[in-house]
Formats: sequence, structure tokens, C-alpha cells
Amino acid sequence: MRRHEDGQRPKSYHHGDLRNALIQAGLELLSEGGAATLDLRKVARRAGVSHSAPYRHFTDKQALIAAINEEEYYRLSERIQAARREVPDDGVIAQLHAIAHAYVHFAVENPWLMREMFSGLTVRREAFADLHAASKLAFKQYEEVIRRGQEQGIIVEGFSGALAGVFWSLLHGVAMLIIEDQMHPYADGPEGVDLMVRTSMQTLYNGIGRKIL
Amino acid sequence: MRRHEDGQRPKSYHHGDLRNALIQAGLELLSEGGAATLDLRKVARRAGVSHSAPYRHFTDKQALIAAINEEEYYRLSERIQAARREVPDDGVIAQLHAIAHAYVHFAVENPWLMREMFSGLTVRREAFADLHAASKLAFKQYEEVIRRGQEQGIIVEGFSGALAGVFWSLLHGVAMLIIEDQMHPYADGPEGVDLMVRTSMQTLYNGIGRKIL
DNA sequence: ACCTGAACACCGTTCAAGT
DNA sequence: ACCTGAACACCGTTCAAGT
Repeated sequence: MRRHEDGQRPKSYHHGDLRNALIQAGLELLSEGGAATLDLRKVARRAGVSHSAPYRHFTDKQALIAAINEEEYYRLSERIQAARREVPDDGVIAQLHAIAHAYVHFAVENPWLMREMFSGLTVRREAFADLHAASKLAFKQYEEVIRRGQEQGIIVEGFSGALAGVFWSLLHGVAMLIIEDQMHPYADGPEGVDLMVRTSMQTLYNGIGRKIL
Repeated sequence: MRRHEDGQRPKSYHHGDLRNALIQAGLELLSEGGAATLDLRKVARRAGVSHSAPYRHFTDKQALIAAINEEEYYRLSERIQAARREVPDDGVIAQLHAIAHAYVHFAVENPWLMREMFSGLTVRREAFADLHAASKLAFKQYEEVIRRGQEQGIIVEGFSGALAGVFWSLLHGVAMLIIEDQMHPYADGPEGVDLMVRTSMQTLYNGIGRKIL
């Protein structure tokens, strides 16, 4: 994520890049075990500054984690956008599937980050407006795709926002329950995960109700 | 939850009830703000013992929270069972709806407990076999109802476990995203929550795919 | 068997002082 | 403007000692 295109790593962070260095170091620790393994003193040590230096850039530990979460919401949103672009615009159902795949795989690859982003245990979201805005980026994409599907007559009429909410909820549930190992043995291993995603999307499209022929 | 049907509250907890007293005091703190607001010394103080007494009953803070989570899984499972019983056995769709309602409302009423139970941030579930078993109780109920629906020809054929997983994922996603305030403005207030639950169940049954008449 | 109190290590945070 | 180092309060955990 850091951009040092000149090739030479900075000799010292004490020159204005500290904020990003702290985010980077914090991200590594968060990825290993969540907020419990991220202690500010260790973050400072990794960035090569004293333990009180971070307070110049973040009011407290929570604020650092909020900043990291914010970056990760951007990253998730970009992943989803990339997934959509791989599918032609008229393939709305395929796009929903691609989004689901991207979302769940982001979670599987970054379980600790995902937990921190959505647990609500560490960061009081109300206090961080940018964070809250970032967390909404992905939702807008779901709504766009749903709306396009409705225009094309592929998806049922109705409030696109609410349908997007249902779509997201299903995705989110699948992702979180998989990383908490609650879907065992139905979503074990990479193939199991993909099967679960496919079953979910299948069900979302057709419903579980048996149609009388 | 504690049972003191004799009417007289125990004069002191130092007589074998300490374990439950700690769980009870811990539950109160957990409900206020999760593991961050539960400190073991405060728990001990509330139970009227020294700060090292809890270690006689729980190996560490995590073990106490695991025990609380376990009790809450039972409580959630019981709530779901109660919801099912309010609906006649042939009303499979109505039962799924009742389960969804109960699940989401449990979450809305106990957001901090729900976060702790499912975040994976505080307790390493692998280390607590009973906890893991307790977390599976509700799932079995989903599967039962789905299977009955299949027998009655109301629900599509297929692996009932996977379908139950899809059902749970949808429920869980709705519940968690609502308590994290991510469904705003589609699930605000009690009516908003109920609307979201109804839309979810509607969609689960019929699917979002537009059926050609 | 169960609980107490002193003690230790560690962390978040603050603040006066340095460059 | 930005960083340092000492200092404080607080918490999880341990352990020798008490009843």
C-alpha cells in the first residue's frame, strides 16, 4: 500500500511519514490477532519512534484502529469494484455472484481485519465520520447492480435499497460465519467456501420455496 | 437467571456460588460494552471477593467470557425454540419467519453480547469445547425446520444442511448489520427492523429473480 | 478446598522538556 | 512542529500465605 516508487526505503520515518508508518505497522499487528495484539507501544517500536510519538498523530489507540479500518473499507470496496468489472454489464446475476465471491474471499484472507471492521467491539463508529462513510461505499455498489437488474427485468421490482440490504446481509452472514468456523462441515476448505457462495447465490435468485410446475 | 427460590439472597458468595456470581457480574459488564468494559478486578469486586479469587474458578479472563458466551448461546437457542413452538408444526414458512424474528430481536436487545458471541475477537473458540457445542444448538433447529419443509414439499430439495446454512447466514447478516447500524436507513427503529426481517424472509422464499408469467 | 494480599510485568495515556 | 523520557493509573496474572 505504501508508495515508494523511488525504490529507496526512507532512512527514517521522522520526516512526515510517521502517520502512514504507524498505520502500516498497526495493520500488520491487527492482521495477526485483532486489537488485542495491537499495542501502541509495539506499533511505535516498529515505526522506530518513542511510545508517545503516536499521540501526535492519533488521539488514542481507537483512533489508529479506526484509520486502519477505514483503509480496509476502501480496499474491500475496490476489490468489489474490480470483481464487477470482470463481468459484462448485462450479466447482473454474474456480477452479484462475482461480488459475493470477492466479499467472502476478502473475509477468508483477512479474518482479523474483517472482524475488527464489523465487530463493533473496538471502535465506536459514531465518532469517526470518515470511517462511517467508507463503510458505505460497498453498499452503494450492491444497490447499483440490483437497480440495473431491475431495469433489465431480471430482478423483481421493489425497493432496491432493501433488496441490496438483503443481498449484503446474506453475503455478510456467509462470510462471518465461515471465518468463525460456524459453517463446518458445510464450508470447509476452498471448495467448501465456493460451494457455499454458489448455494447462497442460487438460493438468493430462486428462493427456497418449491415452485409448483 | 440465578435461582434463589427460597427468597433470601445469599449473605455471602463465599459458599460455593462464586462461579455463578462471577458469571452474573461479568454478564452485566459484558452487556454494557463488551470485553473492554469487563475487567476481572471489577467483576471480583461486584461479587464481593478479592481480585485473585476468580482465578480459582476460571483460568483467565477469556475463560470467564467463554462461560458467559456459552450461557448466552443456550439462551438464544431457547428463544428460538420458544418462537418455533408458537407456530403450528405444519407452518414451516411461518416457523422460519418466527425464528428470524427471534434471532434478530435477540441481537437488537443484546448487541454487546451478540458481538462477543460471534466476533471471534475475544475468545479462541477452539479452546472451549462446550462453548463450541453450545454455538451449534441453534443451527440444528434451522436444519430440522428446513428438513420438515422439504418433507412437506414446501421447500426445494437439496442438502438441508447447506440450505440451513444459507438461512442462518441471511439471519445473521441482517442481525449483525442492523446492530452495527449499517442498514441505515432501511432498518431504523422497531418497524424498520421488522420490515427488514420480513423482506429477508420474503426474498429467501421467493428469490430476487423475476419469474416470467 | 477456597480465598487474601503483596508483587510483577505490561500497557494506555499524559506532560514537561528537548530539538 | 514534532519527538523523547519519566511518570501515573490501571489491569491481568501469579504465588506464598492464611483459614
